Amino acid sequence: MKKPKLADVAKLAEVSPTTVSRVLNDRGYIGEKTRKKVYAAMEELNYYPNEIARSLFINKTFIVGVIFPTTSNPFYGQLIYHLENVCESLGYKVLLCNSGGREDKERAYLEMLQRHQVDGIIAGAHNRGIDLYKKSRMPIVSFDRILADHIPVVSSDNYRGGELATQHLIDRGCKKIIHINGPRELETPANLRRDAYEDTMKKNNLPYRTYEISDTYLEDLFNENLDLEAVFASDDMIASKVINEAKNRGIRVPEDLKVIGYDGAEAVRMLLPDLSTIQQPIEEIARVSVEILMEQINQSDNFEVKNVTLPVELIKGKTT
Amino acid sequence: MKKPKLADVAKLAEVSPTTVSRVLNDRGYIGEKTRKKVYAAMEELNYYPNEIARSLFINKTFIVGVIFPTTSNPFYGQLIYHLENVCESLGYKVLLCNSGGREDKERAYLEMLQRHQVDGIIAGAHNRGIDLYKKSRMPIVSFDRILADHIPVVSSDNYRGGELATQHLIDRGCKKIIHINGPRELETPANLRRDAYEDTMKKNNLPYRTYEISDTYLEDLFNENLDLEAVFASDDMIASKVINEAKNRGIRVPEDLKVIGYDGAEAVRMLLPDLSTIQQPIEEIARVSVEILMEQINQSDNFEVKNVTLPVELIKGKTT
DNA sequence: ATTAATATGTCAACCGGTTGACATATTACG
DNA sequence: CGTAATATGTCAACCGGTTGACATATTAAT
Repeated sequence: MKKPKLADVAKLAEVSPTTVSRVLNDRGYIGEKTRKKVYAAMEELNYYPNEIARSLFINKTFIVGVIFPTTSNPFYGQLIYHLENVCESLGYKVLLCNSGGREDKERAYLEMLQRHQVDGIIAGAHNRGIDLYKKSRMPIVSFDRILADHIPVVSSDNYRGGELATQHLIDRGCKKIIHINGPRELETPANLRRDAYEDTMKKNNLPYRTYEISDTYLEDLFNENLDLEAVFASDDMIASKVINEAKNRGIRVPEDLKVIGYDGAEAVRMLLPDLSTIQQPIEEIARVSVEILMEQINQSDNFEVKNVTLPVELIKGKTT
Repeated sequence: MKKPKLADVAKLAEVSPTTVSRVLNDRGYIGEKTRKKVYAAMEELNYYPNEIARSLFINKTFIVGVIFPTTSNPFYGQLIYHLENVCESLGYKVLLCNSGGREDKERAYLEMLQRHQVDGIIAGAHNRGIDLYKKSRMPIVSFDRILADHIPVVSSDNYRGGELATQHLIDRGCKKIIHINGPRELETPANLRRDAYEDTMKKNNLPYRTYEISDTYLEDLFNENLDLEAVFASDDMIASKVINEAKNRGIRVPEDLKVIGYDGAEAVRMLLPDLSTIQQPIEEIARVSVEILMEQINQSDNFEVKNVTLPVELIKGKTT
């Protein structure tokens, strides 16, 4: 029993295929009784118009590809949730791509999305070496990653966030403050968090030191800094690890060690309500990203690249 | 400058469209030099075959629709991550649908997925009242929800999980143990957690009481049970809330109150490594779900419905 | 009664590949 | 050298809707 097609509906409703199409798309003149007959036939046959056929003809899929490391991470999970929500409200669907931080996967996804004729892409995963981003004439918006000159970047105010976090720790009386961040090589605005940390420390005549994520950064951090007073972690997961390691070593938080994280995803705030953090406006990021993508999609000719930076907020918890 | 099509490639490579198609699909005889010429032309034109056109013809999209409440929740986030991974490894793409627990959205998504000719659906959101699931002849696999007779259900061993959790608390010497769960109306295997809790308490001649999620369940729980010794929460987020509320009330965990959760998502384990919980085999759930879906897709004729229950594991943390 | 608006039908081209039938040319092998 | 295998081309139908052109019929307004 094959899927019913438009012609089947037409036959059952005793009208022409054109009329059915007219009903479906609400164009031209349609009489009330005809419309009803058609709908009744669709109902009876359990008919769903084939979007694929439609997409082929109108040369538009109303699909947006979304590439991020993983939905497993609460921050990305929430961001993707909102992205999907905003897209849905505009009649767009989301093709989900978890790159898992692997460049080869990201490249494969990018190619897949092109083949699949998505109308646009929102990416916030890798960056380097993916020349496809540069070659592509596809509407793209990037989150927190510089992909190419012609690709707009949406991010929250990473510099300000770094500043807020660092200054907050200093205000709390800390002098020996360490920062933990991802590898510098990634050309991401998130490096600004690090710059802000270092600048702020310099400005206050304090020594600074940034640890990059590695297999042993946690032990190194504690072993090499016995006089440690505070840690500014570049995300909440890391902050949580620091706190746990401290606990294991009998170091009290916040009495002996103050810790502040970054991101402030809903789930994390629920699980660790005490954690001080810099909250990114996740929903806003999603909204703006889709907005800019839509501008590109709808007027690909006179679209001018604009980067957007959204404000962050310091959440003073009990870990600082 | 429009997208290049197969015919453009053919022209540039000086071969016939049929030959290009042959190269693309590796059918029939193709000479080495021709193949190279064609690939070179594709490269030069930056050509990507139009999957939409292909899908239309072969009547298959290699897309799987995935409907869950939200990627924002670490458990679903991780589950979806793995689902996407498994699908990708089989050449399938994932259309993401966040129902947000709203039945109307779920219904709309279901319809959208049909229109979009997805090859199958994996759903773990609502259940009642969505007759579309029943009417649909589409390959579907459900996670933890009974949708219809002909739809296979994958879940972890909820009864065993409830048993493990409850017994663990009893073993720890608790007598006054409360359970918190979602509304009973949902016909989900997760109700088995509740049944197991109640059965186990009965078996041990202990009083039992289940709180259903509401606006005030947390306060009620503490106010109505001053002699409370332990809580078995039906997921880790709730467990975390209980722990925090306890802290706010000056109740020590685990000394005064023991708490065990449910799910054991990676992110949660990282953020709350001390939390005792029942760990669901998330990756395994994803693998099996996709596996069963593929069986349906590939042999929709003689497919027999089978429900699968996967083992859970008790994680003894420091909150019990 | 005439004209205009409304309602529906027929037909064919098109979106961009895929596929089978069939023809033809080149190469390889016994 | 002849036959078979290999290589490529032409052509047309098809997947399931969409759309414009055009024809015709019914209804409404003047």
